Amino acid sequence: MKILYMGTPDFAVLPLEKLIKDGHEIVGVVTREDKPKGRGMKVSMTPVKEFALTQGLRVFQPQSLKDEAIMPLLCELTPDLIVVVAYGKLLPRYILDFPKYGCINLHGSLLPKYRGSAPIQHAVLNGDKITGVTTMLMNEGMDTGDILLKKELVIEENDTSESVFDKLSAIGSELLSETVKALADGTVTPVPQDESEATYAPPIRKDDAKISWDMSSDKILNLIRGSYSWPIAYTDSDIGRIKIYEACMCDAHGTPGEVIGLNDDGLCVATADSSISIMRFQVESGKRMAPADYFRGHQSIEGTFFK
RNA sequence: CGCGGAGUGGAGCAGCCUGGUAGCUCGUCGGGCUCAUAACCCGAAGGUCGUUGGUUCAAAUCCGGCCUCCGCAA
Repeated sequence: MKILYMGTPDFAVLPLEKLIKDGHEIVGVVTREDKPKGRGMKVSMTPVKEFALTQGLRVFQPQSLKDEAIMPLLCELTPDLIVVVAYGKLLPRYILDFPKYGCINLHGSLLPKYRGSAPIQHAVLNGDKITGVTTMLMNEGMDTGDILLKKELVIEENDTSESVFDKLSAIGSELLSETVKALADGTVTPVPQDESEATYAPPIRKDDAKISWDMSSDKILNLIRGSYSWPIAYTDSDIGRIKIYEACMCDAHGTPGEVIGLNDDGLCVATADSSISIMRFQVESGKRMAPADYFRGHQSIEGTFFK
């Protein structure tokens, strides 16, 4: 099948690789524009572009899809199917209608739950035990198309957004592969989503990762797991802003935000209902390390407050 | 040229401003104390001070280039 692939981040790399392995002809890859980013504002390619180039695929980076901007491109490539995985833009009608088999999307949640751009993080942030991937036939709304196939994934206690990303990317690739095959064989029936069950997962902002110590330990641990590996949960303290990479439950008590002290697990800090032990953290300009290591060379902050 | 911080035995840091014997806490190894110990006491090993040029009688320290890591901002 002649496929036009549209995707941008890491999550979309494995699915593309799978389609290639399945023997489909990838007539082109559409990805977001290169942008300056990171320290030094260096211009960098999207992960999908980087991979596509190693495969010798044609890469397109239109600024906009509106006003039939890529109509000439579609006419040239004549894809039978357009596959969209975390591309980052809604597709206008003229694109949706173009391919014989339509446009399908791989989404990182069990739709209609968590429509939108950050489904995986929200599942972890909310402490969900189950999530999954869904393929659907796209329409003009945001993840509102008819569902084709789904696959579930159990979120483990020690999973982070990053680890769930990796797992969903892998099983999503399989699901996408099956979906394309089923579409070609005509063995799948699109099922409309139950609108009453729909929830949304808006983009994560950096501010969302700030810890409020008057939350319960559970919620704070979910925030830490869900914010890994971006943007990373943080708190402000007497020694500057601290990023918290890993923490666990602790049963000491104190005023919320109070630094109780070092224990076997790490640095214990009081929460609303108990406390958590920070196992790995990072202060500004410092390396990521265990609190016990850090405090070998720095003054104790026992008794101070995180805020 | 977006702003800023950092690189010193295995780990975390001090020393740099005001050049002149390599320092602290921990770990490691050996010994001692102890019923015993992650505790305590004694001792030891381990560092071309990121790299490269320069200034100087003398550079971890002052000056320039480069490499690597990190915070902010995007």
